[in-house]
Amino acid sequence: MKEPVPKLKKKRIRAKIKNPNRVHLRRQQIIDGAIKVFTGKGFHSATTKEIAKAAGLTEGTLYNYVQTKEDIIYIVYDHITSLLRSDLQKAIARETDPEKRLRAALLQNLRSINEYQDIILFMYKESGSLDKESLYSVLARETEYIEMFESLLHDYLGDSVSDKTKIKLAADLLSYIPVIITFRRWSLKRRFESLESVIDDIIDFIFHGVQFACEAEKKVQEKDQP
Amino acid sequence: MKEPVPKLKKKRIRAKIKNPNRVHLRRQQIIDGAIKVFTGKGFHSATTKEIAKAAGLTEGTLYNYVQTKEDIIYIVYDHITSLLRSDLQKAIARETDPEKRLRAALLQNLRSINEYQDIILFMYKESGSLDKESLYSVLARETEYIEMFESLLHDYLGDSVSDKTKIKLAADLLSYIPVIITFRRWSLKRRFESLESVIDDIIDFIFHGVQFACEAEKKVQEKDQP
Amino acid sequence: MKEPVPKLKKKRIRAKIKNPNRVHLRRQQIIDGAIKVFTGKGFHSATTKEIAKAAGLTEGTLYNYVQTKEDIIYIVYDHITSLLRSDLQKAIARETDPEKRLRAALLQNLRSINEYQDIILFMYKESGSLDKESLYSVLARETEYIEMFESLLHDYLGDSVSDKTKIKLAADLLSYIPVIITFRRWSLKRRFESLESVIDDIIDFIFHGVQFACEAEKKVQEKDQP
Amino acid sequence: MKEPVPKLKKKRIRAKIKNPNRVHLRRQQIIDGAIKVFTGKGFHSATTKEIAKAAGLTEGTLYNYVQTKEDIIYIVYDHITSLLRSDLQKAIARETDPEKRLRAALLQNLRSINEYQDIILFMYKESGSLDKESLYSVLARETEYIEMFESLLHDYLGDSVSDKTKIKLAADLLSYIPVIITFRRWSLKRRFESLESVIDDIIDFIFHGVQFACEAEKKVQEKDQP
DNA sequence: TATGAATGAGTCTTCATTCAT
DNA sequence: GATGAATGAAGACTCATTCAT
Repeated sequence: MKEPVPKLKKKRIRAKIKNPNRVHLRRQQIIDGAIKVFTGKGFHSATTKEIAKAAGLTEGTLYNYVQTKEDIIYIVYDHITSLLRSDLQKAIARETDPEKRLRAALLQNLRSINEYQDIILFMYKESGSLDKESLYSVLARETEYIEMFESLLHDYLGDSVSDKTKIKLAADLLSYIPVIITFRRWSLKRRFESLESVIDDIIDFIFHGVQFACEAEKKVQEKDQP
Repeated sequence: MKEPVPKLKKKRIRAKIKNPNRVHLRRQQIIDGAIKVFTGKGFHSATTKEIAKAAGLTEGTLYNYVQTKEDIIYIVYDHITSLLRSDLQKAIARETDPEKRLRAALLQNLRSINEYQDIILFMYKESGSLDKESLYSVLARETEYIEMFESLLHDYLGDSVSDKTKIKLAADLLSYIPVIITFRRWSLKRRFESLESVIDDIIDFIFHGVQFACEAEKKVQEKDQP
Repeated sequence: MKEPVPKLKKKRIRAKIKNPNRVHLRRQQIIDGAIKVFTGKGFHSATTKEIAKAAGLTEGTLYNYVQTKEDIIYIVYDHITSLLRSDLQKAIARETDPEKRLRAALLQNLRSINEYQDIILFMYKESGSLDKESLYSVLARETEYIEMFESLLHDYLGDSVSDKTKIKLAADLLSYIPVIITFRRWSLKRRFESLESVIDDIIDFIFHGVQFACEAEKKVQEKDQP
Repeated sequence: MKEPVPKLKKKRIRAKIKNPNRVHLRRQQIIDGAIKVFTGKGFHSATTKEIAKAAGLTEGTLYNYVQTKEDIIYIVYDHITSLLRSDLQKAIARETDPEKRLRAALLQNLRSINEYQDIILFMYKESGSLDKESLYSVLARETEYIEMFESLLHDYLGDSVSDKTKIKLAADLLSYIPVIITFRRWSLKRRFESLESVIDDIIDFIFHGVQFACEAEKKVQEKDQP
């Protein structure tokens, strides 16, 4: 039950610095700093000076590790999407039962979104600030993520679904719905004390929702056996 | 079954011009022009010059009807949220049966989101560009919108739900999920030919999903009647 | 004996300002200011701030009339090359005798170069700072200028020259040699008190020099008639 | 007929490195690299990083052998002017007849300019990037070079010239005119197939031109012997 | 000696806003 | 009321030079 790591066209960000360890270290600083600034004021309002400072670097040094401000937003996207995928893979690796696997995946997705809510909200909002190549790369990651849910759904619903496009749609919905936690934080917070209960309810909602894919057959069965 | 128009703290945008009709007319031009520009390139990349031009005004005239660029984004939000609410009200006014009302509301929501997808995507993304007062005003509108769904859900699920917070959550989900049409357009387009079928399936999904709110009782009932 | 004004591919410099008179006026200010700064420190060392100030404008206003710093250098080249050509045309318009016309042209060229020596030196040095389109346009002007000398030489030397490429070369030399006034100013100044006498001598030198084009025939004649 | 090497105020470029042989070696590398970069993009657009790389050095090492970027341009000028002088000296050393010596000098000058055209064009253009002391030193070299032609002209024209300032001017012209090969390369290339023929014609032109210095006497003679 | 990472002053350019006409 | 020219603060990015290793 290994999860293969698919090949993605990763955009290559050039650095002026030769030492790869140094580049890795500094880029991590940049990612951390950028996340702080980006989540606070968005991409356009963030200045490279602020980002550098938040990263513990000077402006000049920052530009030794990226070439443009767009590079910064890309490495942030790249970092977070990698994180989400590996978290998800770890979460489902522990389970074998299809339902439990799907449930674990949903839970992990909700927890990740909750944990990284600021930067994830940012990512949903600022995708328009990615250049074409970066966007392509990021969407490929996102597609992979959705396809992981598609695969889990397949194992769960099995043969009870004839129309496979419904599984595809369900996968889209599954990976999308939890983002409500970030987009409606202001609304959810007002209504609920514990986020944990909301998470449980959302999972519940989704498990009910996905039954829509089996409807056709059920209806047929119902008609067949009056 | 009239829907009362609730009082909202509308932000007051000052104009240098006295004649209210003229202000209304010019603001409508500004809204139309701004929507064209904003959906094309976002708030920060849109210049007041471009907006003025798209509105058929000069830069100077634009500033006779708004005071800042932030005013412009606010009147756009104000306009669209009003539109969405009135469209929704019209859609449910025709129905009396609770399920039909809820279904009509969902359908209208999906259709509105589909019709105005560019500007709605913009609004989800650029809420951070609203000043505090504007944001408060916009979120109040949004809350109203969600509460309309809450009310419809209440009528539909009736007494079968004891935990009212689940209805609140369901209302949030109902109004949020259709936005997948804009956020995942790139994904949905690749997978599905007709958006109409997707809309039907999403409604199906939601109707299944909301049953989660009745689950508790059902389970209790099930336990009660073995 | 009219001098036709040939069509040149003039590069079009866009302005944000609509009023053409205003554009013309401001551009003239920019040209004057830029010449002051450019001749003092060259193109690269001149800042747009300095140019704007020397032009009596603010930086922002400067950029209402040009789009880039490169635009500024181009309009300077355009202005001076136009000036040189029209000065030359005026100078030869007064004469009909071929030798006098050629002499008048040479004298005018030397005087122009002397009068505008700073900016002409600048132009010879900074042609590399013109973008491709600008360079093409400027070289076309320069070619025209050389061709005016070619035409004058033709009338002067008449049928005594069989190899027309020699006339072309002579025209290049004629228009080029006077620039020594700018490139060797430091050297000429040390040696001569009055520049007027240098100018006369250079004309003398050139008139002797151009006889090289007739040499072949002369030699033949000499051999024929010993 | 040895040419004495005159004393020049050579600017002293300080190095951090003690070993003179190493300094000489590295400076030669720097000169070679700098010429490649400078001729390609000019002084201002060339970065020290590029120069170092073209020289086969690292940035840090480069600064062990020069102190500033201006030092680099100076050692380039110094190198090339030395080269030109020694080439010229070698060329005339072989000849004794005054006319042949002058002709050999002109030919060598034209050939040198043709051979080193890129860097010579660069030097004519970028003299403004030399600091005062460097410029003084370079102009002293140039003066020497001109004086070599002055001396040759003297031997050639001998007593037929009374006004010695004309010889000085002719020397300036002789050393200057061949540079047309670099400044009007674009024009000459378009008009002429072989540069060799152009070189011959330019020499011809100059030999005719220098006769201007004898004119006065000739005219007097002509008047004396009607 | 050689290396190459760090630095920060400096530059071009944009654009929201104002205001005289 | 409408116009559009003027403004200047702000921001992304470069690069000569230094210095610890």
